[in-house]
Amino acid sequence: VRTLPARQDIAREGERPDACCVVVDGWVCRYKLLEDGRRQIFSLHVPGDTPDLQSLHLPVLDHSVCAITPTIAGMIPHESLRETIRAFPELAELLWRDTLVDAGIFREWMLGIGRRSSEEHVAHLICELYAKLHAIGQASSLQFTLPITQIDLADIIGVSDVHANRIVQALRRTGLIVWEGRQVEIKDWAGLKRFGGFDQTYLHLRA
Amino acid sequence: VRTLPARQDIAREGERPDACCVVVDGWVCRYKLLEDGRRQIFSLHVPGDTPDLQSLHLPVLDHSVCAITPTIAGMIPHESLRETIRAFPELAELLWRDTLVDAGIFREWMLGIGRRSSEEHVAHLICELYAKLHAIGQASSLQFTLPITQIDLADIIGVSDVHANRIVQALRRTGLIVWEGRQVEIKDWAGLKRFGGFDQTYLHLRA
DNA sequence: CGCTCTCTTGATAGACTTCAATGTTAGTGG
DNA sequence: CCACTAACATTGAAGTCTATCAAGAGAGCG
Repeated sequence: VRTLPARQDIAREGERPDACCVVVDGWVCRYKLLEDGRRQIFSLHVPGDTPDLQSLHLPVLDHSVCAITPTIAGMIPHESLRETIRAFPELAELLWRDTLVDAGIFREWMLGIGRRSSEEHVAHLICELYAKLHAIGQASSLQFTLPITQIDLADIIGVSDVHANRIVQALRRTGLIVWEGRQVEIKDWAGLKRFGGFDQTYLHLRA
Repeated sequence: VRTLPARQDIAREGERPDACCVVVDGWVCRYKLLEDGRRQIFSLHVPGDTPDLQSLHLPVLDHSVCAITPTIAGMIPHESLRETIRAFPELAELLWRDTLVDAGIFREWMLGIGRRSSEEHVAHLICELYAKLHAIGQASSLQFTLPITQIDLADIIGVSDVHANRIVQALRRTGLIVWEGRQVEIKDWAGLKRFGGFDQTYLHLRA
């Protein structure tokens, strides 16, 4: 188990990890950088997620993993994981499925970055996070804690931080959400879903 | 085995396929649509690729698969695939790995859509396709056939078709590539890689 | 208290979309 | 062989979206 302060990398692009991490507490993201510092975040992870399962089969990490909040991460050595899979072969299928859902979310995010307007994209993101948190019992009554800065948000939706701020303000003005500090409250779930074009099929949640 | 004309869907979002497809001949893409018709393409596939392996574990398809050129596709029933995996358990790991590389390419494309300039993005795409085709012996001497229209290109990089045309023209003017009709020739591989910020680590090619 | 990080605002420049029109090419049927 | 059509590529102009630069306000922290 590793305890990390906010904004600290858990693993870096180019490394050859010998363990997968499980988020025990806190929020984690994965990102890539361009040479001049431009950053794209392509996933957010909450407790229970395994952000870098792929390192089990892809030796070199092609992206970085970073703690957004102070985080407790469980590190599972690849060797233990492989042993456990040998003992319980059904587990491999579950883990494989987990990485497939991960990829499904990537696809939806590509659609968001490439084809949704910035406002639709943020609305969609809020819907996605609420749906995920709700599914694991971490959110109810249409509100949740979203511990990312507007700079993080900008790097998620692929715009500048100044513009991200204006998008958030525009969304507030719609009245669909209240987003103050690190708290988000959805005022009109049906309206937000319609506005963001949200359909949770791609999350592949099971009953 | 199915034979498909160009522009025909092989599978559609929302379906529950009972087979995975292998591209035998032709080019295939995967995409998602928004309600108003905006389209995002998030992968291109060449012969030998298995574009929808994930359907083995995710029953409902969250995107569509489409033939770009006239295509021959091998359909492998999930049941046969599962049997084969039971007989040769090492196969599961290889297929899993394949889906992980797929996701790695998604990540790189997200970086491209979100953070690269359009010109860098197209240059990067050319590098990626050449690297992939070269790795499977489908391209040599820095040229290859790229059977996509500029409309497809626009839906890959997330811009309008008019703008995609202007980006291609700008790229031609750099002299790094010659792209006429369906033929692409890389005139300066090192220069194109530098311009597009291409580093093939994310393709996870093995010697 | 001073520092840093984040959020916010305004102004200006640049990137990109949209609309509209035209050129080009390949295929189709007479 | 030619007229006709459809798909694709290209161009220009106008307008919208987004980035960049610059500055200031507020909150948290040592």
